[in-house]
Amino acid sequence: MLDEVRTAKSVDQPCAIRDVLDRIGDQWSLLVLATLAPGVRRFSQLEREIGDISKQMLSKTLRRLEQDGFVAREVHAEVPPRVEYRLTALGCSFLEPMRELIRWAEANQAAIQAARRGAEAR
Amino acid sequence: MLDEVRTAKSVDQPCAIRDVLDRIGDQWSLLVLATLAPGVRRFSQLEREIGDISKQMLSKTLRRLEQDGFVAREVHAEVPPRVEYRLTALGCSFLEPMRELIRWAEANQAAIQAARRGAEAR
DNA sequence: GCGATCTGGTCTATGTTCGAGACCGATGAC
DNA sequence: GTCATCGGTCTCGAACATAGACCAGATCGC
Repeated sequence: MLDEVRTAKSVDQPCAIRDVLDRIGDQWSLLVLATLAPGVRRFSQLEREIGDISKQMLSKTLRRLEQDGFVAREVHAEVPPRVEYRLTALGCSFLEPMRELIRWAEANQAAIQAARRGAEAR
Repeated sequence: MLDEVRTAKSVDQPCAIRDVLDRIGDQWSLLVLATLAPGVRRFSQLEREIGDISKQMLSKTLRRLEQDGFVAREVHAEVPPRVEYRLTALGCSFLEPMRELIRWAEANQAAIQAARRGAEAR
């Protein structure tokens, strides 16, 4: 399977994981998805909960996630405006394998930090 | 568990998955790891197999992966120089949950592309 | 001897992306 | 009148990525 990660350049069908990671593998996408996991959120709510994301990146990230079908955006014509974001079925299903990765990250965080400390000591 | 992704900003211990994704979630790291999965590779071999990575980014990516303990680097004092890279145990174990994600990506690629086409049609 | 070639990088110039923060328009609270 | 709320967009400088030139040191063909 990993072969497909490597050999996709010559194939018509672009490599799935490269494609997926190009989108969600950035600084913010995963964080936004995780923040949406518990339920519906408004724009400024996401902004506050994530904390260190700029409006611009939040906006851009949400739009990309929406385009890729991970989140749904619902605008209520009110003043002040109310815009709600929620995970789609695709978005939810994505979080399943992601949870595995998070579990791995938590289990191996210490090892990584140890390696990092060892590297800088060297 | 996903809560920890969101609430880590206030915690002393940095959020594991944010930390991990900051490192391997970039354009190239996963690709390098996948290319190293079958076994030992030399620098220029990685360059050729990946194809569209610049030497600079390959160099930088490998150094970071080495610092984090995902790959091991072995220099042979020969001329021309020979430098070999291989996955460490940590690197191998990381590929396990990653495989899940790749599987998901392959299974849902069509859905994502459909969403994307739908979005641009709109 | 003389140049070309191989290797694993680094350096530089250029282009792309990112974050901080100003700004917007309509409305309600004071 | 004035300020805050909301979901963004715009602009600016800074950070980062990319392509490609360049390097040393030995070996090869001639």
